[in-house]
Amino acid sequence: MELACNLCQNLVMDGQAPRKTLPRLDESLLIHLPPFSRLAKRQIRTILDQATSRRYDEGAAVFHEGDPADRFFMLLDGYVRVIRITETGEQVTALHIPAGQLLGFARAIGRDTYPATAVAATESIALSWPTRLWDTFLADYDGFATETYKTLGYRMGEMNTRIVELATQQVEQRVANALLRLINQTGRKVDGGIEIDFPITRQDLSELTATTLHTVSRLLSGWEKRGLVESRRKRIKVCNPHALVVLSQGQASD
Amino acid sequence: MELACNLCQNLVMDGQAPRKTLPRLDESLLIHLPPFSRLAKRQIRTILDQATSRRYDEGAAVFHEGDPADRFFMLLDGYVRVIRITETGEQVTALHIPAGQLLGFARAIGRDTYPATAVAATESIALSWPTRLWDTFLADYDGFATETYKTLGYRMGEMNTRIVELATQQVEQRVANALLRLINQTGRKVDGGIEIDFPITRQDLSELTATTLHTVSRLLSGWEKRGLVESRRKRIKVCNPHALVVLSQGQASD
DNA sequence: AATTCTATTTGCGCTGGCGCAAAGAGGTTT
DNA sequence: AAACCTCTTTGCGCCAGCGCAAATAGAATT
Repeated sequence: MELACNLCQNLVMDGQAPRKTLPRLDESLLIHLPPFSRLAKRQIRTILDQATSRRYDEGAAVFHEGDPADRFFMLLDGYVRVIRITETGEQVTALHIPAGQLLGFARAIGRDTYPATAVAATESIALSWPTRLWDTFLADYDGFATETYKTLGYRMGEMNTRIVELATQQVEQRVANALLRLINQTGRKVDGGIEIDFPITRQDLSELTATTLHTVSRLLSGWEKRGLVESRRKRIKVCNPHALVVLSQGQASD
Repeated sequence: MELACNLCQNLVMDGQAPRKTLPRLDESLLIHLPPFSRLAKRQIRTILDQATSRRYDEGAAVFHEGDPADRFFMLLDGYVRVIRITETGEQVTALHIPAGQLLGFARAIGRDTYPATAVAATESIALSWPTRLWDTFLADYDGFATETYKTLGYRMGEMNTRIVELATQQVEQRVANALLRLINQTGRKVDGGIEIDFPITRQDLSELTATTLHTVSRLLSGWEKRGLVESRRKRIKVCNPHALVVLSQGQASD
């Protein structure tokens, strides 16, 4: 289920400018992605011709909470972090979205502004379409509706899980769970373990688990001493997922 | 936006048996509810003829997490609490649903089991239909899709808010917020304030705010001394909403 | 009226994890 | 290579709020 990234090559070459439609978007960009997989080549062509593609630097916002939801997106490469910011300026990360998923489809849930801010967790590429096309997509493209609502359901499940975790678990369990979820969803097998596929700081992890960067740092240090994880600056590798599972569920193993 | 409860009278008379379709469901039951409000009388008739109505005692489950989602529901009267139960047996309340809303429409988000358990917070009445009719409703009834997805969006917003609250606020603020939300959504004006329209214990409130019944009790006692609320067994009345708003957002006064 | 059950209140001690502070360490720019 | 910046680590003290325990108070049942 990996994205053929060489397809994106020409997009990446585009450089940092927020550029509009490119010479030629290849149909194979979309053909394997669930929302579009049932469509004929001609339909894909139409869809691509209406799309705008753009590259986002690490940390760049794809859209902002509260902005009018005038476009919806398909993430082609990279990872996006969905965050909310409180009145007091604290950030809370709601979700990570991997390549191959739709995002910013506020329209699907009857909203006309984005409910949260989306930030590229790593250099990313996304296609986008004007929101007015949303209903067309839904009506005209077989399987599109079903798939997007599945995505919606999945994200609701994720949110629910986070609520339950925040409500019932200790910090150590929450961080362990977050780490496990990250390697499941965005993990990359490397020598000696599984590494999170994008740069992630202690601060980021703390925003994902409702704690402080200090506590996350202490936990990771402890785990590293016990050989559960290895970490460098902005990189975390899980060496012993099973031990983490134990931590995430049960009592502290000491 | 109140439900004409006399319409339900004959249903209530039905007693406690889990009964099937009743002699005659009146069309005015649905005509004013958003998902159906655009429909012709004949359509409503068809919908009602396919519906099963049932009364739920306080505390009775409408459906259980994990069960096959073979029916979807419209709450006609009462309130339903949506809860999840952790492996360790703790309950977490996700949401309260007031009369007039759909629930259990797992199908809409591509699921075939219920993602949570729904329990009647007070004696309640709901219509239900077999899930296989869902797609028919969506396709045939104008405005139905839009409305249900609005509901979905609203609930996602609620969940998001809870996540942010749990992640960033102190217990006192969370309880104040929960109380405010409850009186906004399900409040009933009574002498000297606004009362939550269904029986709710300290325990319930603690499951809604991720704390313990003890802490909730202490907070309510304190607030009662200061005249912000009045409470009896299973009943809470908010006398000074504004002061609660202050508590819910800012620093503890005093 | 007595019993039982559920809901609420309150006291007290303990601790997980936050806040503060300061020092290291790895990267990047000049 | 020096200066700067961001990220990480670690120590220490404190306190919000939990856990435990026990008393009280309404409702419901007998």
